[in-house]
Amino acid sequence: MSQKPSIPQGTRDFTPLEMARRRYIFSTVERIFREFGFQQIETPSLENLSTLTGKYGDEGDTLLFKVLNSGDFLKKAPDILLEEKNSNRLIPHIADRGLRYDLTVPFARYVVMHQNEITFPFKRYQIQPVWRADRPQKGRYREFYQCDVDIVGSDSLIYEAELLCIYDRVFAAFNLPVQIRINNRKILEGIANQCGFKESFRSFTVIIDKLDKIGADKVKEELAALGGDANAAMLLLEKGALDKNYLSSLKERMHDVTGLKGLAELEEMLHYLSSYHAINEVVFDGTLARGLNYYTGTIYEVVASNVQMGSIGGGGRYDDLTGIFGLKGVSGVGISFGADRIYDVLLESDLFPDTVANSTQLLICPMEDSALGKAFEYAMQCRMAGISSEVYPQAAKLKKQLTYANNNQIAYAAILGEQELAAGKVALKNLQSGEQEIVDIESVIKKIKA
RNA sequence: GUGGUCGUAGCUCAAUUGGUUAGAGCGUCAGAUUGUGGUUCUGAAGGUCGUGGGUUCGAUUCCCAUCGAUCACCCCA
Repeated sequence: MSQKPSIPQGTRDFTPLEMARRRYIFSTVERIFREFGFQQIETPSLENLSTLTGKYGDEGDTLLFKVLNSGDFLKKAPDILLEEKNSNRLIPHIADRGLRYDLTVPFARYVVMHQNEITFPFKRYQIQPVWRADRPQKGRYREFYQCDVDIVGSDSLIYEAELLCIYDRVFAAFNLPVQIRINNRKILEGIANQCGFKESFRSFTVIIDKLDKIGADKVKEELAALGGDANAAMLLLEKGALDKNYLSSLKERMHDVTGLKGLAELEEMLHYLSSYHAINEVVFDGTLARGLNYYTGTIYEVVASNVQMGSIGGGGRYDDLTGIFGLKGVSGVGISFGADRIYDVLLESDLFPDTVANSTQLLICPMEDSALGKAFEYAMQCRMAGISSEVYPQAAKLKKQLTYANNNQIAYAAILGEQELAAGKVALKNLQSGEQEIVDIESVIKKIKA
C-alpha cells in the first residue's frame, strides 16, 4: 500500500535552484556580519518550554510548537486535567519542550549559560530556522530562517548605529531598495506617560502600530477607548524624515523624563551616523512599536520599498532579557533578517543574479565502456586542478549525455571515444559556442581555467 | 484562532444550464540523426477530476464533510 506523500502545512522543499538562491542570501548576509566582527553560534531547534513561554506575549505562547514528552506521558498527567480536556492546562504536564520561536530568546539563554566563557561585549550572529504555529499566508511560513546579529554586554549606542549600517549594507548588496524605520520605545513610553496611557502601554503600542493600516481616525477612536488623551498623543506621533529639526520640535513638546531619554538616545545614534551616507531611506517613525515584549530602547523595522510584503527585518535594544534567566544588568541590542521574505521579495523584483547557480564546469562523456576508466581518471585530475567535473556514468548515446550537460548548465563536454582514447586526447566541446577541438587533458584544464 | 476564494496530466489552464471515450500548450520520454545538446519534425507515455460521503438513471459539474493551497483579519520575519 503506497500513500500519497505530503509535507506539513506551512513547510516547503527547496529545489537545487532555490537552494542556490537561498545560499546567495545567507552568504551575503554572513559576509557583512563578519565585516562587522560578529562570530557565529548555533543553538538547538528544541528548547525547554520554560525558556520560551512568556517571552513573546500571550499570542506568542499559543504560536509555539510544543513537543510531546517521550514515553507514556499521559500516565503522569493529573486525572482531573485529563477529564477537563483543557489543552492549555494539560500542556505543562505532557510537553516540556518546544521548537524555538525566534533566535533572540535562545541567545539570551545561551549568554546566561555561557557567561563565564564569554568576553563582553559579545557579538554573535546566528542563521537558523525558527517555527511558528501561525496560519500560513503570503510571506508567512511555519518554518522559516532568521539571520540574527546581536551584541550583549554593552549599552553603547555605537552598536545601534552599526546595526543600522548593517541593514543598509546588506540590502545595498542585494540591490533591493528598502525603507529602514527606527524609533525608540522610551519615546513611545514618554508619549504614553504624558498622555495618560501609562497603564495601558502595551495596548497603546499595538494600536499606534496599526496607523498605516487603519488610518488616523480609527487609531484615535481606539486610543480614546483606552481612556487617555488621544488627540495629544496623535500630535506627538509623527512619521517623518530623520532630521534634526523634527527631533528638536519633538523635544520641545516632550516633558516626560523617559521620553526625553529616548530622544537623547536617538540623537546620539544619529550623531554617530552623521559620517555614514546610507544608500537606503532611513526614517524616524513615531508609530513604529513592534509587538515583542522585551524591547526597551531603539527599535528597527525594514520594509521593501517597491514590493508589498510585511517587514523583512526587525530588531531593537533589550535591556534585561538575560535578567529573566538570572543574569542582571546585561543589555543587548540586535536585528534580524527574515530570509524567506527577502527571498520572496528578491524573486518578485527579479534581483537574483544569474550566476547564483554555479554548476559543474566539465562533463566527461565516455562513448565506449572501455573509456570509463580513463574518464574517471581524467575527472579526478580535473577536480584536483580545481575544476568541478562529472563523469557520465555509462557509455550512453552522446545525445543523451549532451542533453544531460545542457539541462545542468555544464559549460564544457569532453568526449572520450575510441579515437580519442587511442590518441590520448579528448574532444572538448564548448556547449555555449558549439566549438569543438581535439586536445589532451592538460590543455582541457588550462582552457577551462583561463 | 476567525472569515473569503480555489483544488482537473509534472507545470499553466480548458471541458457549452448534470450526459457516452476529460482536452490543449509547455515539459518528459522515444525516433528522424548507429559520435553531437540548446532549433525543427514525428510519435508515445502520463488523470482514482484533492479525499470521503450524499442527491441523481447518470456527477469533474449540485450538496455536506474533510484535507490542502491561497488571500484577508489577529499577530509577525
